[in-house]
Amino acid sequence: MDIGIHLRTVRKMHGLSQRELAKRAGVTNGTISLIEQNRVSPSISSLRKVLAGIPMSLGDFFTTDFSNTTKVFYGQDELTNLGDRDVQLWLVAANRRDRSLSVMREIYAPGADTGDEMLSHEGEEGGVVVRGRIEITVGGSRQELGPGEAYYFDSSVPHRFRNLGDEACEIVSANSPPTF
Amino acid sequence: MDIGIHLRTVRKMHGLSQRELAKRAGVTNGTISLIEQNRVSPSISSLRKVLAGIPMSLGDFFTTDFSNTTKVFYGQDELTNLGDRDVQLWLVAANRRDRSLSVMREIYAPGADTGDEMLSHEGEEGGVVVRGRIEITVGGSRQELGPGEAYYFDSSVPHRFRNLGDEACEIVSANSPPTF
DNA sequence: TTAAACTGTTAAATATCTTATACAGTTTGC
DNA sequence: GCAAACTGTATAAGATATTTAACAGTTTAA
Repeated sequence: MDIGIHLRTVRKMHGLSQRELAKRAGVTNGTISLIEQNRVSPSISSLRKVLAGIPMSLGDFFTTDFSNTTKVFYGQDELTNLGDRDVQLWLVAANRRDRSLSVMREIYAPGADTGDEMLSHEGEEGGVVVRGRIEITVGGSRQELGPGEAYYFDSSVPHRFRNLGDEACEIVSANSPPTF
Repeated sequence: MDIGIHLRTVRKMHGLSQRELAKRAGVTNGTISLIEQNRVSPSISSLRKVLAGIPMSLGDFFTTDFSNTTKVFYGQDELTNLGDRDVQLWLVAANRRDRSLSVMREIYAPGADTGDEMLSHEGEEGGVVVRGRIEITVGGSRQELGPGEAYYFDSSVPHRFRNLGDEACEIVSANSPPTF
């Protein structure tokens, strides 16, 4: 395993610059630059600090495989979990490089909310509600969707997802270019 | 996680001295001593070398938990695999410290052989064949056992296990004091 | 076009880790 | 008892990693 390239991949998957990660991790940006170039072999303590800034455990770091494969089918356990407690987020084919699409399985716990600092990013995204209900706000429009209903919008328009019910809501979504 | 104590535990679980591991790993015994005392935080490259001498991957090292717990029940996936391709070996309660017993589930592939350099170690051991057949040689005695049959002997007497059939053989065994 | 804020890289100084070597204690076998 | 072979530890010298500080290129917004 190539530590440097792997760290670079992990960092970029989380949308962080070397300096931003360095600040969160409590190391200097130069350290991260040197590690990613494999010009040094970091000490466990500093790699641990760096990963804490992502955040990711050493175990996850050394067991996650982003190497490009020709894998086509993925079991539930083979999806990469990127979310938190309230919003679970499984990325399909996370290991594949240069994807043009991020396809995700998302589960919003009751009360889950992506926040009132509305999301906004490059590209377009769409999805279908599989289970439960979810309130989606896109720009000035707001709508509550249920199973079988769907959405599609320009990601640069500020948007927000909220589960107002008391049942988990499952969505299958996709965006391009890939957020992750 | 305490890297030093963890490495020491892993090393001892595999019955290696600091010097023996150092030789296999291509580092000096002093390095291992310092790491185990947490007086240094090893570089990834040297930790990788050290683990290669065990052998164990960085991923396994950082995901294996030997911390003492009060765990009582273990699923199949919660057993610690210590064997190789031919002789699979799952240790029960590997995480528990100061066990007085090693209980194991072992599966011998067809043709598997613990080798003609007969095993010999401190303590006593016994087991029951669960599936398949296995030839066991203990000292001057040799016997082929099948399902429901069992063995028990003094581990210091040289012994050998061979699966002569073309079906895998599964054994549940125990030894004391613990080999692992 | 420009400045400001960002991106990643680099060289020298500093801090840390690894080795070489020695030490003291324990175990093994005669 | 004794020597030989082992155990883990400690220290100074050498090798390597990390920081500091500067550099050049890109992006953003006025």
